[in-house]
Amino acid sequence: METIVSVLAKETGIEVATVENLLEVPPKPEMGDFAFPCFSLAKIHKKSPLAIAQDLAEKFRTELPKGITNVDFKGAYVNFFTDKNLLASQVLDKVKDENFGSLKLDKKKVGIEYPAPNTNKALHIGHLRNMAIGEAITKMNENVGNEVYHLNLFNDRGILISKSMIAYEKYAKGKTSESEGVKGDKFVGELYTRFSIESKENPELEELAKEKLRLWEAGDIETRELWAKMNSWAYAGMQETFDKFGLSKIDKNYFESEMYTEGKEIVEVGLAKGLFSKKEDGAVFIDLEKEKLGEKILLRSDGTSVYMTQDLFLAEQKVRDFNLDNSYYVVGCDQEYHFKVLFNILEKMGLKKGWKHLSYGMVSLPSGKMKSREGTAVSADDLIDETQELAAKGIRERMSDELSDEEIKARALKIALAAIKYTLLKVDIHKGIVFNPKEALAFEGDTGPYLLYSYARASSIIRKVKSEGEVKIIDLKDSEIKLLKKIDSFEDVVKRSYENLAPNLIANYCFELAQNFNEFYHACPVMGSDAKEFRLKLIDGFRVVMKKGLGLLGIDVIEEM
RNA sequence: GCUCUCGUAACUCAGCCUGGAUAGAGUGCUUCCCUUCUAAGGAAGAAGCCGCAGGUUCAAAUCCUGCCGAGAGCGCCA
Repeated sequence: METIVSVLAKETGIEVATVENLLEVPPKPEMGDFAFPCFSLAKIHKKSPLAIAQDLAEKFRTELPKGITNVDFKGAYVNFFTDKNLLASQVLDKVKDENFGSLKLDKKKVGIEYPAPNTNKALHIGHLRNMAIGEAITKMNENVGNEVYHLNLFNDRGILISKSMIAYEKYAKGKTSESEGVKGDKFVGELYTRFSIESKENPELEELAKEKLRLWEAGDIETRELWAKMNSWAYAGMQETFDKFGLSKIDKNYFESEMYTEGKEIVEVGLAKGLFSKKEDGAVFIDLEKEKLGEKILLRSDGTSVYMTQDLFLAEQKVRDFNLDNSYYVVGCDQEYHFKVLFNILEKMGLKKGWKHLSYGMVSLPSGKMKSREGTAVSADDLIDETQELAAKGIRERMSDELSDEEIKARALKIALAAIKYTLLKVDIHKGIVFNPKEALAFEGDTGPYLLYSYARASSIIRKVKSEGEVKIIDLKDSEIKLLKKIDSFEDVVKRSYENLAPNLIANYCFELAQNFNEFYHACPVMGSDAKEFRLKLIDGFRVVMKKGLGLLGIDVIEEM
């Protein structure tokens, strides 16, 4: 490719970098492997771009550049055909390395905050999207050389958990998560929902909750004990879900209860620097009118800190704890304003880091918005369990050998998680997702299981067909060339998805890769073929890339399904 | 009212960053393919004012402006 670029540059008088930029891939492979558009030359040469294309094509055809087997023109494009055997041997060479696709692009310390749940309710599908994104971004960062710290914040205090506490005292006193045989976070979450329902009839409950919060803040022993107990149930339950989902190790948990009074020193510094101002009643605020963000309160008139103050504190704390270069937050798009203000203040305070809010669209249901308050949120556990059961049913219907229940369950879980994670990651993270259970539970077409299936088929061939003899590349078929080109483009996708922090690019790539493989699978039998050795190597290459790609999405492959 | 995000086939979405050749998938629908490596698969077909209107350009789904529609946000809540 390098040679053709320089030859083109010399021939057209355009700079090498510009030529590289202009080159593109034709819409159909039979048109060529890459093309040079001549529109921009028309003005310079005062000739029609079509004529220029023709001239160039003829010139190149008389003396074919290295690695080029044919040159043609169509409209204003000069189309080049590359040597496919050369491509094949280059690709096989690349994928020999198990680390194909791991790039050394950066060397930063990156902190990623997710999933940061509230402890008053069980995890729902919104959290699953959060975790899927967090995991993918983590893997993508590690893959290019960054050191990633997984940071989590438990929103473990405030009016919400106080409501659950009131409901506990009123309707569940003496019961425990264990005694009821209910998963801890679910147990607490149901109390929260109960509170919301009951308080509609009995508005005085709201007052009780506020009183509970005051008692908590005053350090009332009984209140603190109940609070600690309920949170411990929530943590235990959530940890179970984290583990099942495959959440990577959390390097540090932060607790809102331990920092809700913090951040005042930062406010003092900001005041001294003249960044913040004081109102008549003593409240401190920052004027962000210029940035179109309005006025933001940082300290209440009674001197207590607000959410923003705490987050300023936590932001600095995290940077201190891990010496971070970049600090990312995986949080829903409903917090965009908050993070804009937060980062703006941090920058003004002189803390210039790679702050980023990885803002994702809300997950809603066909029936509308999910509300934990009304108990309409799709439970993360239920979704995983149901999908797993469905996958297990599929395995039982298909399996040829006897499998232990344990093996079936383990495979079914991987298939279920692939289905769920892929559904959540294949869409642009900014877009809202309408979660349709029927589609999420589908295992055919553009789904996670389709990807796993392709991989398992490839593995099956490797298991069954023995390699013997030399690799010979002869007479490549279209489906083989397509697959080779797709594999060859993997590193570009890895790079682009990292630069844009867009996991969906990898997800889409994996799907196309699987499609290309399945086409090849049907068109090119391995057993008994003259190209057997080459195809085995190609299949191996496909497996390396698919495994790597799915790994970046936090999805495990399985060898059989 | 203001700010941000989104609007592509009946449905769900790629493509937009970095403008180029007849706009791609999946689902659903109509056919066909399991005596060779897993049919959770493959092949073929029907299905598009790329929200609308302007602008920039040799060239716009892609860039810019306005409008319409959907979602989110605009607390001394978290």
